[in-house]
Amino acid sequence: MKRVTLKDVAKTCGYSVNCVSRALMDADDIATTTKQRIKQIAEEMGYVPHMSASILRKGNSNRIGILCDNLLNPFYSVITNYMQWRFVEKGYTFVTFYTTRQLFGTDDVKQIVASDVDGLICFLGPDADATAMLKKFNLPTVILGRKSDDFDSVVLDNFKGGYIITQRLIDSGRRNIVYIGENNIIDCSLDRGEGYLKAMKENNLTPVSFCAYERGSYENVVEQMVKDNIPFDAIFCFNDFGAYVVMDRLAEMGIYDKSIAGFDEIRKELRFYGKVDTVGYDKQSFAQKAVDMLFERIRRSNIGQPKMVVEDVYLV
Amino acid sequence: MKRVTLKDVAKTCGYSVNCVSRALMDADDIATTTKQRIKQIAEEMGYVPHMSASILRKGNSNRIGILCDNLLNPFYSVITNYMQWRFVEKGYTFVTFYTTRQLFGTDDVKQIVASDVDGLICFLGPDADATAMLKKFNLPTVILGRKSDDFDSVVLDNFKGGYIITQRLIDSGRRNIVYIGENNIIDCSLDRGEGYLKAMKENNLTPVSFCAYERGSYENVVEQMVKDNIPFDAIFCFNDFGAYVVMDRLAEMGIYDKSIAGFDEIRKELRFYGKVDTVGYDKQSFAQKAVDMLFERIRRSNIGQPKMVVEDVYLV
DNA sequence: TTGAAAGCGCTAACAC
DNA sequence: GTGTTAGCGCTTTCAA
Repeated sequence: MKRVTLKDVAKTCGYSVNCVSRALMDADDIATTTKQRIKQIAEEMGYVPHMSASILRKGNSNRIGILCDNLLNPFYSVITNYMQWRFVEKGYTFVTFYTTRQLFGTDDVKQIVASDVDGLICFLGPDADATAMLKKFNLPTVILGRKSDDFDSVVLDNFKGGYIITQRLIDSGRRNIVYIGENNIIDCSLDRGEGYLKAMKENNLTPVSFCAYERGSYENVVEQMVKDNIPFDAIFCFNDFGAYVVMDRLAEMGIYDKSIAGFDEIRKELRFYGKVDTVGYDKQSFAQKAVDMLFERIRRSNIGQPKMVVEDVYLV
Repeated sequence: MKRVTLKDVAKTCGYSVNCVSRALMDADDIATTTKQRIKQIAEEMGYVPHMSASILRKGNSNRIGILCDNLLNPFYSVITNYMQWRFVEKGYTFVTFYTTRQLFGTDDVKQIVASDVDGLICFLGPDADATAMLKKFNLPTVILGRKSDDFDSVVLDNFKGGYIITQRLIDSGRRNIVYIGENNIIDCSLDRGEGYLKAMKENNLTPVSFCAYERGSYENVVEQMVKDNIPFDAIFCFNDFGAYVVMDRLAEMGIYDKSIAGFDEIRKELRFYGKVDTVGYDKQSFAQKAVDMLFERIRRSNIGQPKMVVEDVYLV
């Protein structure tokens, strides 16, 4: 892995290292002809800049970290993909980090900070220590999809989403509607459950909720429900992935007469077989808001309190 | 974004920068008590190493690049996820790069090289210029899932896969079987088609093939087939994603009596609704072989010709 | 067992 | 317009 450096280019074209550097950066105080010559020679020699050296010297990397808790969740790929467009526009790159926790910790923060990112977008929230550490480093951070008191965040109107999808199930004649949440920690799962609860109560129906994380998986919940003879004619799941799993497991058991609902309208980006009722939102806008908030923080890092913006949701 | 450096730590604990560096690296020529003290102080001060500085000095990054052509394809996430375990074991991290081309080019290579990766794993092949450039840089490279004359590669037995899945469809009584390939460039799509062809010919059946890329999408192909009254009772698609799209589109048109087959057994890692006949393989082993080949190249970069290893496939 | 000094490749400040 | 110099934070000699 041998690489050409500015020094090498400088030597062969007879200019100083500095001059070559400035020429390749298109500085205005270098003669146009010189620039052209230097650029051509650099190209011919196969010069590629050492980012690490540049980062070290400049003190910033034009690189954003994205932290998620599951590389396999296509939801993250979808949102990341929307964010990516915006990053490219602004001349940034991104690196994906991955943690196995429910809330990320100081070791995650250390790894991210060590990588010299200029900012961080998180699909999950920090624990107390990580929060303190991030604040100490003053690393521009945006939490995506989770409420936060400590950092900027972009969230969905989860309560509304839970409410309207439940209302739809009720309107279509369902009465025994079960909510399967993701876990009992993250606010988005709880809020969707609250919306569900409100709709059920307003219609004098008895709410029944389960938690996929507690029971191990959506499959387990469904199996247990059937085993325990819990009456249900519809299931509202935390998200579409849960909904598809539930629908699939029910099909395996020969049960086809239930309404299944989810959240995220994931079929808009990833086409699967089968349809579920779902709650949608403008993912492009959702992603863009997060990126723009982050860039605002990067631009002026010492400004004000954390902001929270809400992306609207609608029935699909 | 203010950070603590070795110098800062050195100052507060009274040792030299060098000594602190070595202590934090657990060098054996530093007194155990000194190490403990230094480590504790570094921790208290919130020291996090600057990777860029370390990379610049050491000349290597313990970082692998992964290049794909579509952030949304969950297949890449699945394989990346398997590779990730191995990377962690070996003390490496990875960065994902993304190109919009069918074959990656020199600009992709430049971006990757600039990022100081120690090696590269590609889900797609290089064009001629990129091949030359990679060779010039002598960057350890493994191509995953595509044949290569120029670099190490790990491929599936695509011919066999196409053959056995077609044979299964025939055995189950299907006669008018259509193959929908991804495109006419990549060898894996062509090889699966060859396997399909062989099975059809052996059974004196008439092969009919389409290309999703040419027609824009799998959906388009299906629509066209129906519109043109092309007789078919089964469709073998390049992969499971194609198969699910086809099944879904057919369902939308009220057609449920066709056999749909794919490739990759993607339901093993990502559970969707609905089942398709498919060709499986040990993805863990597939991913691991690629990573291990890459590490072998990194360890001894000047050894021999490119190797190609084949991962076996089986019916699911 | 520890410290001093050099230098990785780059860019910013300043001199010419 | 171009060159000189310094230094980002780290690790690797080499010396003490």
